[in-house]
Amino acid sequence: MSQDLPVTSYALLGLLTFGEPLTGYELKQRADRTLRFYWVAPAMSQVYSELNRLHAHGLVQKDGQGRGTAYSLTDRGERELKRWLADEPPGFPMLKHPVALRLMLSALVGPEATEQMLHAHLEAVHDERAALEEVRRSLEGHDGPGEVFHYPSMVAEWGLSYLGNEAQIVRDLLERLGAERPES
Amino acid sequence: MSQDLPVTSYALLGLLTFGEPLTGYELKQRADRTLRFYWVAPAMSQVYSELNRLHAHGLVQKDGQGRGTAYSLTDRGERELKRWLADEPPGFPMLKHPVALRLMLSALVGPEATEQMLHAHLEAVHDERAALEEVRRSLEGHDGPGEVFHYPSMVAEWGLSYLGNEAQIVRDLLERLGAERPES
DNA sequence: ACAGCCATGTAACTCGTTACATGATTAC
DNA sequence: GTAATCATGTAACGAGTTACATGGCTGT
Repeated sequence: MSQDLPVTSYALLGLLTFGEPLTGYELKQRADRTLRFYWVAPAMSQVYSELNRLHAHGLVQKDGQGRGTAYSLTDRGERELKRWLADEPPGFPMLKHPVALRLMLSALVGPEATEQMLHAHLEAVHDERAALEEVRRSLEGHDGPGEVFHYPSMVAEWGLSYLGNEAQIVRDLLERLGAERPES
Repeated sequence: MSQDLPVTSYALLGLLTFGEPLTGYELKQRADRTLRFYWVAPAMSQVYSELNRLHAHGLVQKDGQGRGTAYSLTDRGERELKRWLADEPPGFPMLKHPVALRLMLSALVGPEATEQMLHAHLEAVHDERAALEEVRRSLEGHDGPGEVFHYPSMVAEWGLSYLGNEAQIVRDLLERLGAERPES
């Protein structure tokens, strides 16, 4: 029946399984706040077109009252989401790491520029970590076994672990680069 | 002058800065072997079209003898690569993690399926790690300061650290899930 | 001789982005 | 009243994928 949709569609559909119906605008905010750490933050325009597609497939319904059009899962949507989770193999994570890419080429720019880049990255990692820690805190109180945010809290911790490790390895690399520098 | 190319173009261009000229086919192999760990493994057809574009921009030249057409950096290409490294800010890494995404939705499938997924992921991480360790080993002997693979070896270690941490956090999550399960 | 790898592309398509456009509501 | 935020789209484009097509060379 319904051909497999892109993963991002299921991701957005999944965001509708928590709590109340959301407008496209709110859904975008959720994605920016949480989904972006382990998937993507789709553009506003894509959120709306995905919602239209999900609606065309009967996976979401428009709950039309209030400010704007709020969307919620249909029974069909929930079934399809479960089917997808059960049937489709996840595949391996994909990391697009522009800093690592540039580090590979650092011979072309020299150690000073490299260290500067790594310092800047380290700061960015800290900021990102702070943002995710706030998300993690916001889930407290509903993160016990059987509660709504049980699994989401695990995902948040996964992300925190990733960012913590990222900070650590960058610090290690910086130390190593510093040690290699000739005394001046 | 030359508008900024996509990052993947510079990544492929960068692979040509090590050692001898490469054919499109060989370049694809390099990308599959190394670049895929922190950027992407572009499709065969994309490698060829990127090479054509780079050639059209005068950033690579065809070294036509031997089996097939080998490509190497031009002076212009090296200058452009350096310019790009110096001028364009790297941006933050993007992680697309289908396992984390599914973990977020695990309430829909229950703990058994979740544990199974995490076990499978853990194995995949081990395989990936083994592949990257082999790459790391292949760089030994040329990874000292000032040598060709100095920076690439750092990138490999970065990746190994990432995969090691990934394995650890998944083991922790599995333990946590196991502890939550009612005695049966 | 046949399988498998080396080698190079074209065509069709989809995902996702940026830019553009519009208007309503809310806060100050 | 005017700026910011809420709200929803369309259009054009580009990056990257899969499927298709072709042919030479190599080992057995």
